[in-house]
Amino acid sequence: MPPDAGEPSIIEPLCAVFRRKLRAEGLKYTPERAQVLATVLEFEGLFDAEAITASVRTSGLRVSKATVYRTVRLLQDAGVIQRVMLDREQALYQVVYGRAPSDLLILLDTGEAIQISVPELAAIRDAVCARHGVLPQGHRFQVFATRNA
Amino acid sequence: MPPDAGEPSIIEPLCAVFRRKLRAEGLKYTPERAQVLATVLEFEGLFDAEAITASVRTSGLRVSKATVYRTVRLLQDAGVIQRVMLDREQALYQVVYGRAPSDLLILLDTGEAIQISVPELAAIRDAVCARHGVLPQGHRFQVFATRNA
DNA sequence: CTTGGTGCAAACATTTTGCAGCACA
DNA sequence: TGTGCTGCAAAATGTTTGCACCAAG
Repeated sequence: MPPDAGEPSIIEPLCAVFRRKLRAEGLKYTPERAQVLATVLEFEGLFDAEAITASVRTSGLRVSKATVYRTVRLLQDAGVIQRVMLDREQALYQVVYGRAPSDLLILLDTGEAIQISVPELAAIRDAVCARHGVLPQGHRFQVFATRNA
Repeated sequence: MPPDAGEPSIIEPLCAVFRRKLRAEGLKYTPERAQVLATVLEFEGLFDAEAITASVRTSGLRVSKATVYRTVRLLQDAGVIQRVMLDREQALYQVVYGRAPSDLLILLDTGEAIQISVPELAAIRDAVCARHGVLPQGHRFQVFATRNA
């Protein structure tokens, strides 16, 4: 979650990150890609490809789903968003700006997914890797719960 | 594959669990279902629908993938196996007999997934749920790592 | 015997890819 | 001005479903 109430300003640094990545790969920064990035940054939690497409189109620009999927992959490569597979077979994504915790509390009755922060997990993850002699690259923690029973 | 030190006997209690579940729902215990169950119990880690189909067919019985998918759903409902979505879009499953820890160490370079046990997570999960006023139903912890860099 | 089960193939949903023209660097 | 980008539609996956026949209870 970005700090201040001036939400639009998150866009700038990430835009820079994305453009740098594109340039490094000899790729282009097109209006479609810019709009997908801007759109994606407005989502609070998890979102899927269709949500991106719909939201981008709301802003006047017409993008094809092909372009959305292609851009989503670029955004993943650039480290801007992360893919999260829940139990549906549809891919969901979340922005991983800065060092956002990718831990989730998933409410089984509503399907709602709340982003949570569990700092201890980093240490646990590192300990697990040390024990197995491998290098930690990341982790994912999902808690499943219900409101009622 | 089960070590011969008495492992094959896991089948019996689980078979009982499954049959009970089926009977409770007015469903039938067919050879196909029995063989899918038996096959699934021989996998050590994660497996997908295709692996089940192939393995069942090796044992002489010819099952369609439709039946495999239908049985897999039943096994999930019965609490015998659990679906695990990793980053591929194919569903993977694992047996959750007894109280197997569903925590995983995933090696990014090989794609290998090692089952690990992190007992502290249960407490962390419960604390998270308590803080959000919801009832814990389960959790999932995935550590991503590499062997090299 | 009755009800549910099976295989097959077609249907589905999501994501990927080939192609012809368009636009950014 | 050239390479990469776009939209479209077709292909590729992985999973589900409709149907006619078969078998468990």
